[in-house]
Amino acid sequence: MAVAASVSRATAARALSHHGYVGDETATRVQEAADRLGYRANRVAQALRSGQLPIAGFIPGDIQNPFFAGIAHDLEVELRKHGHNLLIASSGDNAAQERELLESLRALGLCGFVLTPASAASSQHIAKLARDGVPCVLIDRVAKGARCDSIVVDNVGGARAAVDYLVANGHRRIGFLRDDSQIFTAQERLAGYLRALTGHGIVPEKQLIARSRSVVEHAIAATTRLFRRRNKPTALFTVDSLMTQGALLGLRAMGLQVPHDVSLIGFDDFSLATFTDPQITVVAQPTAEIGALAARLLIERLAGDMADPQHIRFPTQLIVRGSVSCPPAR
Amino acid sequence: MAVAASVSRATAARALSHHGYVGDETATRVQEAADRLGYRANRVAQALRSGQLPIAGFIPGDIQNPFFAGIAHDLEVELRKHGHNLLIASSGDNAAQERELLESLRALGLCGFVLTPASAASSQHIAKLARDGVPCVLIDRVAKGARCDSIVVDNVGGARAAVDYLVANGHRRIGFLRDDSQIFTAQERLAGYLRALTGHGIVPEKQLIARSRSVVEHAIAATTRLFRRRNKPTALFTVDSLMTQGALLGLRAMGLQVPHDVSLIGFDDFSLATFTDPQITVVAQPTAEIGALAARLLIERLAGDMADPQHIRFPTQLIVRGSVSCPPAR
DNA sequence: ATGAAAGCGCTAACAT
DNA sequence: ATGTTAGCGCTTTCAT
Repeated sequence: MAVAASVSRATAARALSHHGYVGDETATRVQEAADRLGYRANRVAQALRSGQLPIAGFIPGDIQNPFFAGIAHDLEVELRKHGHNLLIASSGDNAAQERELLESLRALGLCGFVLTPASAASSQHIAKLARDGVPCVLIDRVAKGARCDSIVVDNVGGARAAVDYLVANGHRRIGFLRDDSQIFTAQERLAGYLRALTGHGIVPEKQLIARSRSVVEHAIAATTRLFRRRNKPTALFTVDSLMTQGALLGLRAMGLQVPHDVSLIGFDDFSLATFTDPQITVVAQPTAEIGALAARLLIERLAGDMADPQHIRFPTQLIVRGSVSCPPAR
Repeated sequence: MAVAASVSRATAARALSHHGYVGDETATRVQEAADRLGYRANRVAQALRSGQLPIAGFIPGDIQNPFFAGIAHDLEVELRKHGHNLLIASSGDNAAQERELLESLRALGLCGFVLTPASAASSQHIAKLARDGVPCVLIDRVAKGARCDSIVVDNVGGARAAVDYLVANGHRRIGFLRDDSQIFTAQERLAGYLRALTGHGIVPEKQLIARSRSVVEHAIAATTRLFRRRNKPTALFTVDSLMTQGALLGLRAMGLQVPHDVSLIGFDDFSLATFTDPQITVVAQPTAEIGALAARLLIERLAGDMADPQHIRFPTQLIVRGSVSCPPAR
């Protein structure tokens, strides 16, 4: 390539990267030669020199969850504008796998990460990442002790709003369907649920809280368990859209009608919610903003921004549809 | 690292990669030193030497489409077993963007690709990829002239089965909602639709075929246009799940009931289909097999398999639920 | 304004 | 069985 333009490799590199002094005429000559030959700098070689591949890593719990798929898309679009690509590796909400993934991807020289920590507690690996100066933004969940940017939503407030609304409709036995993991959001949402109940003078009951993996099939089983008991809840609050789906299916299988027999509110809006009859009342998150903002934060860090980590918390919004009514008379 | 084990860098490399002769004792010494120091080989440097990053590229139309998100997940799992990672870049079903993406990712040294060609016709870039010996498997759609493996489903047969079923239920004015692009699947599904109609002695009408981008909002508009005409169809066949969603929403907005006013069948099963009332009859694809198989084919190619390209076509299956009934009396 | 040379971290060929 | 050396393709001093 350099020889085609009859200049040294050094000059060619300067011309193409617009760095340092290059004569105008030389610059155009190099440019033309490059175009003619369809030359593209080997990014791996560049990465070896610079220590950084132009690839960011996204480590969500599960790319099949539409919430994460949407964010992945937005990240990708935004990063691409700045010449970066996106590598996606799902952790399955498993902290050990997350750590392993992170380690192997660091050896790959990725320039930064966007991740959804699988566990609020065991997050030394993330703290270390940040300590080593690898740009890293946490979304949806935070990790204790990691000095990095984070973007979350008001989980406590969202859960409270849901429970308040159920109580206002006369419910006092409100079930809570949460996922089984150490996930930060589930903990916060549980806190909001408990606080709201207490605020209304209702004593939380352990038997009304069901756990399952965040997988539709498991959520169905958990729902069934919850509603098989004699003193069943009159309403149910689910912590994410996969669990909401499971609950819907579980209730249907038991012949329980929403909202006639059971009222339902889910955390996280999802397309399915408006296709059911009745439509599902949900606590919505600003999904469209999270991915783009995360990308922007990451890009600023990549550009060398060393300011203190930013911790952003978006509000949530209760979207009232038709899945809540007054509890059935006894 | 090498010095910590007091061996040469070469020996260390041999010990860790289990290549060439290394004394047993030396091997363990190196291994220990590596563990102790938390040493991980720089994969970028390895890539520079070998010319290949251990990363495969997945270029779907849109990662937000659950069909592709599911495949992405399966690809990832399968590739990880063999030490490879997955980079995802959506083409937006735009052939130009796909070409650009492919070019920039090749410069990145990705070891292979799984892609869903945006256009059946303009696929020189894919043909070139294959010619240059880059392993590449096409899924969901094929690309003319590209010598690479492909995995598709029986689109013609699936569309026929849907139309046959509608005709068997007494429909003769059957609308077709397709996407606007050059996508191979839409063309095949259209062919199946037309052939089935002709087979039943029904003359296809151009006015019954609506086009829109494969985006819910656009599909709503297209549906509305189709059903505003005086002589509206009594049934509708949609070409993918996003269009099916759009159709559902469009019909609902017009106050048309499924299946009372309009019967509906969609291509591609999706979770929403069982949550609507009535549930939607669909042509299902073996989604769980496609990703895993694609990964396996890619891995074989990476291992040096030079055999002729394999072209695999999976059958589809009509899943009858409740969205089809006899056409309303005139 | 341009060229020469060194080196990023690794491994395969060759030498011992 | 192990060490030495060269070179993957690039960029960036440093010299001219």
